[in-house]
Amino acid sequence: MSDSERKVFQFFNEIGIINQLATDIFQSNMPDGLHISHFSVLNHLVRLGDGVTPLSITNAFQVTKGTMTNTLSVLSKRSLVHIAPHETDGRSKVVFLTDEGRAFQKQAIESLFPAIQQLDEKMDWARVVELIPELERARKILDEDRD
Amino acid sequence: MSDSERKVFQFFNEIGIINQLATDIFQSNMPDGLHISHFSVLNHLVRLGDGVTPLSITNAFQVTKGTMTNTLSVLSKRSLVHIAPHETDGRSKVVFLTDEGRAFQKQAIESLFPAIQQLDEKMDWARVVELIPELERARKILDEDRD
DNA sequence: GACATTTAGTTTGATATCAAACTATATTTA
DNA sequence: TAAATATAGTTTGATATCAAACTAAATGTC
Repeated sequence: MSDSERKVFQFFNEIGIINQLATDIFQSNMPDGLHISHFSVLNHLVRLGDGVTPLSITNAFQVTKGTMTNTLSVLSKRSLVHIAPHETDGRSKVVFLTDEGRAFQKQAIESLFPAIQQLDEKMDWARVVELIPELERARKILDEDRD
Repeated sequence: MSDSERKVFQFFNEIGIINQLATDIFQSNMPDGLHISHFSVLNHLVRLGDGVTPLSITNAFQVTKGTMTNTLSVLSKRSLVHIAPHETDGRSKVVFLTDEGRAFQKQAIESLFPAIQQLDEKMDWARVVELIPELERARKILDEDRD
């Protein structure tokens, strides 16, 4: 294995570890025993707008359709989203946030602040934030590259 | 939400997406239908040495003991590791790589090269690699911070 | 030395996820 | 327009993971 290949592995390894640590922090701060996947969908709907199809959410998160069926059914059972038939396409559906769903998203974000605050004292966010553009670039290439 | 808080979320978001894309690439190149978790344990044993306890591996990967019991039992069933009683501690065990285990790790790494090669044409690894030290720093702080 | 506590690993029950088969509706083609 | 193909979503069966209860051995305390 060449030196540059080793570095590539090292890069993905660091990414993986950071992701796991961050995921743990996020997960342990999720209210009502919900999973990050549920929060992520709500967050997606808040930020990019609701009234979209399950398939569009599926594509945004790169999960299987079956996974999204399951995620949305949990959100629906908890009345965090409302799922209606699609107006013009009989095969499809449309997902809306409920008031509870919006409230949950807000609450979840707020409940993360203490953890971030705590990290803030140790971490030099200014330097970390500088990495974002390069990470974005890498992400876009990886993203394009998948079939 | 303040601007800097937004950036923190954005940072973790990019990390999460890159992780997922990279995980998908890795997973789809795993031989014999094994999971990344299995490869990771073998890789850990190759790099840091075998003859260690399940608990030490558990700690290295930050998973539950039950998860590691399951992972090791899969590896053991496939004869990729050999698990022996601990010499001096009756509660404990010791995990060794088998020849097949070493071969599998090598093969798995080699099977990843084409995918990385393909990425190589598009991605400026030199710039990406420059991020590693800062990522390492962030990772260490996150790591210390967990209880 | 007996009892309490800690530690290493397993088991159990739940859930998120995946791949692949399936259903129902749209669209394309002939 | 009838038949073939594609698309949206669900279902099924498998697996990785987790949290929490459990077992057995080691260590600490009285």
